[in-house]
Amino acid sequence: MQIKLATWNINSVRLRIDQVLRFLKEESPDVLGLQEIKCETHLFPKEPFINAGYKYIEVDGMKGYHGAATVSKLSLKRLDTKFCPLGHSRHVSTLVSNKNLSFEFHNFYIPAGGDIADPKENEKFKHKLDFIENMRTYFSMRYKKMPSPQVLVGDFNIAPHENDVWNHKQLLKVVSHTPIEVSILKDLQKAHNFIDCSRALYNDEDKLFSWWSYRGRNPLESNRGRRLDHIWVSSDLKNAVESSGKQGHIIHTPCRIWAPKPSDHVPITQILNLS
DNA sequence: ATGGTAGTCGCACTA
Repeated sequence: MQIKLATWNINSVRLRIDQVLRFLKEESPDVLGLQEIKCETHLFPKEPFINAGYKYIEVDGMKGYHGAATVSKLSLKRLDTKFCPLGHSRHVSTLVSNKNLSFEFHNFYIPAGGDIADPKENEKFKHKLDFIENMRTYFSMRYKKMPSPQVLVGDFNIAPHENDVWNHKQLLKVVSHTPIEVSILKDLQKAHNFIDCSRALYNDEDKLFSWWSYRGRNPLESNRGRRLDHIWVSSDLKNAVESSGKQGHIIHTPCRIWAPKPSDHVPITQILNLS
């Protein structure tokens, strides 16, 4: 059997509900992690998702900023997690299951980290590093107790690889691609042998972007993008990812210009081939 | 080197 996962930083779920519904109709993922929903939990527009077949909904929202939500065709059970040192709404952890399978789906919106890549000078950058450190601690604990398959998705706000940015040299000092945050993200990845699906399925030489700034007129033509959005899986899902092949992993680039007011991020989908 | 845009709690903040 196949499971289709998706992640998308939507930058206001209420403003772009029609775009989300269109994406769900066209791609039919089983589980979708949304970030930057920008609404309080009780204001999340549940009805349109339920009507589209996504009746399992878990939301972590706050006023104005941030926020994450996971919507699913398969049953979701909320897991009690805490990653954000400041208590922001930035993650939803769930156990996804049906009669044949179960896996954990962790949906993250890692802090962007401000402009200065120094935790002593910039508390937002410190917050970003601390958030990732909390992720590492959590998965250390979790792995000892419960070796169920894990999926980590979301806007990680880090482009770890040289070809995850349009110009490696020029972005080395730009938060999202600085050595210190890349190294901390890689520590988390290595500590648990998480597989970064985009890089597992594409060549290192391929430029891969999931985000293009709003500050610029023709984002896809100038193509100054970064790969800030990720789908990671635990090593027990390695074969499920690799056997689905390159066509099983899609970065939906056209969504950056498919509608008058798009998100600055595009969705990513990943098929798990569990047969 | 700077500034550019977008969204919300809209004249300030986050990204």
